[in-house]
Amino acid sequence: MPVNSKEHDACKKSLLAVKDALDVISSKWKLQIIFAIWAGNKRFKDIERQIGGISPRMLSKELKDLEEHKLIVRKVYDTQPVTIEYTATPHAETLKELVDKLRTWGIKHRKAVFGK
Amino acid sequence: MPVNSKEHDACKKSLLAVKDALDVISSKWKLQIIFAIWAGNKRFKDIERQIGGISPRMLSKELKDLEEHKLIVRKVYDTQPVTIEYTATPHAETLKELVDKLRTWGIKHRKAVFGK
DNA sequence: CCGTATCCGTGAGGATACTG
DNA sequence: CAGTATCCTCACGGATACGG
Repeated sequence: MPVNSKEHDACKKSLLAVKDALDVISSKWKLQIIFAIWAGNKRFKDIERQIGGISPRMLSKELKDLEEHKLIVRKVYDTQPVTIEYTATPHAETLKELVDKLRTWGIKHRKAVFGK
Repeated sequence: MPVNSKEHDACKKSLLAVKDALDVISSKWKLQIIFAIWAGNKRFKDIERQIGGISPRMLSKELKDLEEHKLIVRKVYDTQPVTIEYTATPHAETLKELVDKLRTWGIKHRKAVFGK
């Protein structure tokens, strides 16, 4: 395939989709939060405790972000006092395979860089 | 599966490998540099021109980093003046599949967030 | 051509205190 | 419990000038 501007454009576009994926995956906390929820933690405090080291400010911010990206759902229960539960969406499930690919490559890469 | 500390540890380890992969993939320029080299650009100036917008400082830094990570090789030719060529390693090839997965997920994700 | 040296701005994330 | 509100730090990367 020739190295023309058409290919160059396609490459730029392709990187844009990659960037979309990375926006979710490459932040410090997002994956950890989703993992914590997958592990059965639904409440704010539970997630905070499970992860350990995250500040409420960050947790709050990232939860909002994940909800906007349709990866989790925030449900408010009208108890006394009010109860809030976060759950992962089906769409978040699709992350599992992707993360697994990243993990596998990460291991392979480490072997390639340092001897096996 | 129970939410015990063993599972928690495994999760942390798994995220470490993911982080290794992200170190390569999620920087602003690394992928673009590798793509530029794959496209046939071997010289510093060629890569710089191909990408457009990268400063020599950044290009230099990232090239060193990529070499340390065994993704590219720097060859010095004893011409007058000296010529330098960067080439991608076979190990870098393994990135192609991974990047493709990221791209595919990115597209799917965008459809999930905004309507299809 | 192939970089290095300096200086600088920004934004992600941390620390801590506080509210309904 | 479920967050907000402030203030702060620091690394990432940008801009520009220079050197072999």
